[in-house]
Amino acid sequence: MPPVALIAGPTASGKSDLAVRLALALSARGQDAVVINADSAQVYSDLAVLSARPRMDETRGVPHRLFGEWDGAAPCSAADWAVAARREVEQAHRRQAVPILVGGTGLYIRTLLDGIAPVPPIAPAVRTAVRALPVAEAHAALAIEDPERAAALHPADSLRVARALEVVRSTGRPLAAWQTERSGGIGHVITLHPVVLMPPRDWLYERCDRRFATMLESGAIAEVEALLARRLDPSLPVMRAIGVPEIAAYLAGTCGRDDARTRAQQATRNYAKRQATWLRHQCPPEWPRISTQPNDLAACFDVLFQ
RNA sequence: GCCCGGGUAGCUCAGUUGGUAGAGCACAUGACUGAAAAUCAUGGUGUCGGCGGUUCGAUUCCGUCCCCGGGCA
Repeated sequence: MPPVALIAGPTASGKSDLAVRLALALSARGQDAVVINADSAQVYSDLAVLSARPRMDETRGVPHRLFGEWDGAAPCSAADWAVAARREVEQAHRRQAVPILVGGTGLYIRTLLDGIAPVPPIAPAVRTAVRALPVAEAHAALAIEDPERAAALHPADSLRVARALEVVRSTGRPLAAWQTERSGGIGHVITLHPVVLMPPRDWLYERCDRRFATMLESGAIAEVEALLARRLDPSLPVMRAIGVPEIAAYLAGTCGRDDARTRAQQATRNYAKRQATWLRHQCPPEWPRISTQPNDLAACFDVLFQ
């Protein structure tokens, strides 16, 4: 069975291009490969430009999977993605092809490899009720219903507080009980060749800025117009993707184009920083880190091919 | 030239009835188990425009100069 390659890195680090070049290098050796997306925004069909999804000409004939396969109206959870990714990996292996996972969403990758607590789906009514609560109230409720988790979480951490609360309420078991178990991971049945891109901060930030400016010139505005026309729930992940709120504000006349650009560039840089922190500390220490600029690919190839 | 307003952190600004200062953002660091491009936490940021004066002590009061707005000529 072929190994699984993994290229993890922050946004704008050049990982998609690296994945294609790796696939081409493999095929030159007579080895087929498939690029599988591990990015939580590139998953949505509504976000081609803004998520920097590889264009047809950039894929250079290499098969790409899980890009733009979710409709923006249907949120894709880490577990949802992992189920699909697992299927793609199996399918590639059936054809003796090397799956190349590329992405910056650490939680997705971790879920695929290590599995996740088998919490059943939350009752929609419970979810709606819990998410409507102000954080303070939700935390107070959690302190009663799941004191252990409440103590572990910062009271202002709205999302985690809500998650913990909806889990106890919907399943009758605290999150920690569920988390003693993990299911669905494929890490133990595959041979993983991972690489973590950790480019210099200055270089990365500059690329973040340049990238968003280019998006604005390449249809990002029309993309947001089309998305807004769908009138989706603003709390949906597609609606919160970097650049969507900023361009929406510009279209609404709330801010100027330059202002929107500056704010989205800022958001991109902040995001890149968070990803870098996640990847540095959450990825297993034995995964090789490449801190040279990914333009120089030799080091990455060495690690991935070894 | 005159009048008014302003010059405090990288940015936008608050403040000190005289005891050398603080918010947001940026930045840095970190957390992360099912919407993660999310959600949070922690932490420095400084000749308080320059020079004089008064004072035990001035970023604060006074004088003067410089710079930036706006107005009048």
